[in-house]
Amino acid sequence: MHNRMDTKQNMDVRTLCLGALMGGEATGYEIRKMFEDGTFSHFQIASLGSIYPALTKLTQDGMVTFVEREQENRPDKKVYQLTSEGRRTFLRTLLQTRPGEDRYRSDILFMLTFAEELPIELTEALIDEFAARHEMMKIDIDPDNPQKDECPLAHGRDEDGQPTPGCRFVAGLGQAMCEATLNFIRQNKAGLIEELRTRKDKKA
Amino acid sequence: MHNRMDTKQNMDVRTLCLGALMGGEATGYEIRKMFEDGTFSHFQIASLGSIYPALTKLTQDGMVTFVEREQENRPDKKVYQLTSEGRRTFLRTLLQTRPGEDRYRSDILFMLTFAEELPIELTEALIDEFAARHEMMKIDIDPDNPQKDECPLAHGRDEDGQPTPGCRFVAGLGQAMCEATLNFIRQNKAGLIEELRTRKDKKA
DNA sequence: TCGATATATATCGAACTGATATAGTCATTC
DNA sequence: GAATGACTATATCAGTTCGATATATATCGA
Repeated sequence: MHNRMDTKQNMDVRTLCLGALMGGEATGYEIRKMFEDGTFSHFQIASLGSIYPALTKLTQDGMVTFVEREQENRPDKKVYQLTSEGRRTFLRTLLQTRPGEDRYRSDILFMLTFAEELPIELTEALIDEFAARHEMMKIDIDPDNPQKDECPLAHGRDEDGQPTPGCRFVAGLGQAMCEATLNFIRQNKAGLIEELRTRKDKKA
Repeated sequence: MHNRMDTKQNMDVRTLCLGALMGGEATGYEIRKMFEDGTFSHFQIASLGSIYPALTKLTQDGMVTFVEREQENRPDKKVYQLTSEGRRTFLRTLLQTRPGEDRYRSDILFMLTFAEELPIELTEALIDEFAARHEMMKIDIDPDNPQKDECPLAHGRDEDGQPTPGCRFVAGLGQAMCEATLNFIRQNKAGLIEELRTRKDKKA
């Protein structure tokens, strides 16, 4: 395996897959869901186009094994599982890795930067969209009462089905950030719109 | 140019470069700085390896022009500037684009998810690192009193050198998020550590 | 019955990052 | 006084990853 030691790069998809499998067996499709809707969806990204090759590579390296499971009226599954070496390697990686920088990427905020050049209705719509997304995210994050009926993969949960302390902490942090975002918008949206309107009048 | 209309993809580097040049002329190197340390650094990403090809392409398409400027005791510069078509194209893109999803990527939060499997000192160090980074970011963001002596590029500022309302709003939002993160950590770190210790004792 | 959505794997072009090469200046440190 | 690292500046490229697409099947609602 690669030795990242004290570099500052972000985690690669192979490592992310190992982490996803720490919660138990899963298919490539289910791993993607963890990054799309599930446990990791709010702070990590991985697409199918990188997950499948990663699983192939991990199998070759002896980090995971898989059983092909036939399904009625469904395509076959490959259910992957960590090997003990895979588990050890993942934990060693966590110990040795200087975690990469957080990266936040937002088209909306980028666009809002140019608010003065935009029609005010668009600016308002962008802010509303931003708020709506965070409102949804806040609900979505809650690990305790997930209305997402039966999550197929119980990752981030211990034997009792309870979220682990780590997961709960991360989820709480995410919610706090959403809350802060929504509060800020509530308190500052009107002021921004007003200022933009004043400036536009002055120009005209 | 590409017509993204109502797709949900994130903005490509060409569009980001046009946006960077909205604030005035700049070299490729200076544009990178806007994404590394400057105006856009907290919510957009672009590396030199994509900026230079993007500028070449934009020149071919008539969106930007450049003047080669010789410097004493320094390599030559290519100072880029928007053409009126580039400016129009950028604003049209903003009007027609459904902004891509926000993406947040954090190795630290991913690692904290596995707190139960880690030595408690590491968990604590990760949280401290997370807090330190946000503390720095909070200071870094402030557009009003930038201790970063003389920003070379006055983007996000109007004729008077004041930050534009849009920039100020986005910066305020960023600070609010940092603040919320720091508050959450202050209020929940000790509890998490304690819970982890209790669990570890139970197992032993 | 048509289209949409979901399960499931696989592949590939296009885009982008991170590293490196080149080249010169400046400040610090040993 | 020499080496080291940091800064300005452009350019290129290997490797990684995304997003789209193909394939196959089933279900559900309009």
